[in-house]
Amino acid sequence: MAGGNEAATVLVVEDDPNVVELVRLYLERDGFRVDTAQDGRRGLELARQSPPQLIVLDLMLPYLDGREVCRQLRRESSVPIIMLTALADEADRLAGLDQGADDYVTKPFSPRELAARVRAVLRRTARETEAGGPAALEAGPFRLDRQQRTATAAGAELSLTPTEFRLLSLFLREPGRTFSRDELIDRAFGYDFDGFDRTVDAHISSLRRKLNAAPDGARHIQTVYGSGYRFNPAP
Amino acid sequence: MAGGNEAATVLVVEDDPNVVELVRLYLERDGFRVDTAQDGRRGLELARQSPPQLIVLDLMLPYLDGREVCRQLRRESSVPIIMLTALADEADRLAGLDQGADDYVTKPFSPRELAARVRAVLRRTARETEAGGPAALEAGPFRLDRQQRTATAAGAELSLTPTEFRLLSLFLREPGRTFSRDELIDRAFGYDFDGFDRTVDAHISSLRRKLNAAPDGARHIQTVYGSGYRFNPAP
DNA sequence: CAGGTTCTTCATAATTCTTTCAAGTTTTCC
DNA sequence: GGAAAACTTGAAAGAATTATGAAGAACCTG
Repeated sequence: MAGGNEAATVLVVEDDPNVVELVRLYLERDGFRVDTAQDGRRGLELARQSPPQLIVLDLMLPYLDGREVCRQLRRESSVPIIMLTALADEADRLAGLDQGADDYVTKPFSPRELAARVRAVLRRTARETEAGGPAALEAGPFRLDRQQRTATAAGAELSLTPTEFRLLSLFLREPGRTFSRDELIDRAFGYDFDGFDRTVDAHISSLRRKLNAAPDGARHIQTVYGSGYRFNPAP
Repeated sequence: MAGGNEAATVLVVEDDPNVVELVRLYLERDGFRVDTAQDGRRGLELARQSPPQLIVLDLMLPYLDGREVCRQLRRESSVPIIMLTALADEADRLAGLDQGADDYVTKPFSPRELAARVRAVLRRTARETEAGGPAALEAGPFRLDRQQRTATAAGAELSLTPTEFRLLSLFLREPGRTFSRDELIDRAFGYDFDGFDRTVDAHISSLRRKLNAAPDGARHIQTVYGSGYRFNPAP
């Protein structure tokens, strides 16, 4: 619960400019930085490029439905999402939460209420993040910041694909532990991965190439014949 | 490992025939055998008579609530359960998991997603089941962690092959006990091993070489002439 | 839609492990 | 002591597992 010394960024994805401005007004007055996007596609882009601490997401959006945006985001991150919609319909509500939204506000809403919910959700997730895996990991020469999605080896930046990043993240969380391929699949490739074992090898192979090329990065990922792979901080 | 060796049976307990058929379609296409029950009582019966590898369980059921079914099942077995429900409420979700469900899918759900979760849960539970007994063993200077798949002698890491690892694991579980070759074959080689006794000797030999080379590791594995081998924590 | 990146799969090569064999060595027991 | 039975271990064939480059599919981005 460290005080919010840094200005948290909230991304507002909403097509009605009036609503956007109203929301911006209140959130900024609360000390948040506010990014905006007018449609689902752009929202998704922005969320990927400069990950906000929270997203306010309209359900009805041009190009890409809010529900779909939510679903996609959930695949790649656990950023908190508050859904915004004119439909107070139960079905919509369910659909929204089902897709993984953290909270839900119906239009017309009072901007003060929305601001309050944003604060509430951030408080909640701040707690959970602290309890769950830490945002920053370190082992051997590697450092990895899951918040910023950056990884470095002895200070030098590593350019990793999303899967490689998740793999390294797993390894750093439990150095020395051997992970079976099944386990890696479950925890680094989405639960809906339906492919086969050798795919893991391919990703490990390219992750290795990148690590080996990095300063002090050589031979950290070891093969455990018949079992899987493990990360060794000091090979 | 993820290879579909045996057709696993999934029991679907759900009162809506449409949902049942949809689920059956997808699961069968994934190579599962599917049993079904329309109400909680029947579901419980079926689960007892012909235990499935996994149960998909609706929360709202005639006669016997899904929650109750889950609780009862948990008393008598650890079969994986995926809960299915219209209520996306956080409290309900927690209650479901609390009752011992392994995963949770809210309606309306995509059948593909359900199938994916079934696969994921089965992968996960297969992993956990596969090794009985405690995860970490210790005797004499040796320590062996089956979870991490690491073995050490007086702190120094041992690099063991899968068979050697299983052998040492066996020995450490019952120090001082003499194992016959037949027993070692049954428990450390596949049950379908049909080779001959000298093979055991060869593995013991190379395991010995590694242990003897380790600090404080010498002469722990002793030959019991005419009977087999035994592990002596303090030779 | 084009251009780029990432993911998955496949084929082949390389590596590691298991089993067998055979030539010694040790143990048992008369 | 000597013979038979049991064990040890290095070497080699054979099996299994892993490494990796390349091709194409899928996906993202502008």
